[in-house]
Amino acid sequence: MSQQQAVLAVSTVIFSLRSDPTTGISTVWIPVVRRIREPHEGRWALPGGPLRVDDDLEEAARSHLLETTGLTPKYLEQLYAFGKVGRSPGPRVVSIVYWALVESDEAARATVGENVTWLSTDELPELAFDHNLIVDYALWRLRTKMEYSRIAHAFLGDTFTLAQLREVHEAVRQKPLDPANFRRTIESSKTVVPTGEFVTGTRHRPARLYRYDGSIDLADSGPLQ
Amino acid sequence: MSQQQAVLAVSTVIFSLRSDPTTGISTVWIPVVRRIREPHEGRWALPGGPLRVDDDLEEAARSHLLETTGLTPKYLEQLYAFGKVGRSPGPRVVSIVYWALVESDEAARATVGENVTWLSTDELPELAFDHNLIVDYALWRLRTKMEYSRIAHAFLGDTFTLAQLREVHEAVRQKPLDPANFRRTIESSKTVVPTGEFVTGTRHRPARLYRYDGSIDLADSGPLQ
DNA sequence: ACAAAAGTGTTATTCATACACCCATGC
DNA sequence: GCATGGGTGTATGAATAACACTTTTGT
Repeated sequence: MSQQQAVLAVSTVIFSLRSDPTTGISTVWIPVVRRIREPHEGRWALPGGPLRVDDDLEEAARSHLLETTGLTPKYLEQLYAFGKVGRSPGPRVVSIVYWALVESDEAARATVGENVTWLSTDELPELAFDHNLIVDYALWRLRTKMEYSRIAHAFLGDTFTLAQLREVHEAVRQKPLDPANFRRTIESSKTVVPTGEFVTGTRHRPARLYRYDGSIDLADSGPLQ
Repeated sequence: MSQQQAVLAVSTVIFSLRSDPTTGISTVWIPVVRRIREPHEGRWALPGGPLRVDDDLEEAARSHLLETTGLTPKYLEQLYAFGKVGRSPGPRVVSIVYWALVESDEAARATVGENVTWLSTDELPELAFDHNLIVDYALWRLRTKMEYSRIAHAFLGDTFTLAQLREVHEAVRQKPLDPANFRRTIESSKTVVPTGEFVTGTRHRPARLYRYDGSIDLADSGPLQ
């Protein structure tokens, strides 16, 4: 039943951090939508849909993100075009996939309806189509990019403590980092400036608040902007 | 005059090294094809064309590469999907672009006809569509990836001297490298094994020949293969 | 006082870089 | 012999990592 042209779709892997209510440890979560028709009816799938002919690709990713979560991403990047013949039953579909980071505080307040839920990437069920592969690849990119760029800030608000920034790295990279060395690494990177304020109310020494130096891009994408 | 669906195309940036006949310095070259119809008739463009509905994306990139140059790439990777509305006059076109590396010796023997030529990336003319941006981005990826992967081997034959391998790095990274340090870096990486043979006939000490350890991928692409 | 996390100091180790020098060949 | 690039040795400084220690708060 092949037709003349392949169908173009845009999907997005949206990452946010959530802390486990019992252990308090942050992990990576994604929103998914329930498929309300065949194929894969009932299964969870990445937010997305067919590309309208007048929409830019990134535009389309942004609007699907807004529609399903009510959120605006603090970081958005193209991931990959998945186009294997047979990856979807029926007509040929080529999906251009984006990945996005949203602020964790906002994500907690995000829309959750009958057909939208957040899942932990630690224990994903079987998703629709090849979406498990897509999420795995997006996670791999998130983890490798976390090591050499400054995307961690996209999970945080305007101001943050170094402990919070470290927590982001630990959640994504899945290993503890030495607080002392982490502090020095960040400080010497010059990407962060102290606000002069402190967080009080904790039962220990108040932590200094920092702000991200907005004149620096979160990641170097070369000639693309 | 927009139609219902965007048109899907696949193009490829094909890299090879050529040494300047006068200076003897290697630089990066790409093959381009002349457009024989509007839009941009007469301009040079990247090899590519519309995606046939039964072709896999990578498959399509491979066959365009074979058709225009008669070559098989030693490395092929998806670069990016370019889809900005208005990047091509007429119907909306989304191009999924691959980049490829071909062995330099073979490339010298590659097909060159009336409508195909090789251009130095050092002095590119104005290409059709947004292909200058695409080449710039591909070059950026090539250069950054050269620093942390082993793709340099894709430019070389089965056996090579460390001087040849170093020449590849120097050509792409556009700066001289210390032969002594380069040697140690490569040797400690364990990606290369001496064949036991030497290159004689030079007017200096014979250079040891090496072979790439085929059990290691040229680049780590994570969960994708 | 004590716990807990913020923040500083110190040292060992690995890695990058620069460069002096010896080796083996063709001429 | 000399020129040329192949190949080895070694010193220096920077980046990374491990961990002891001091500071400042709440209870």
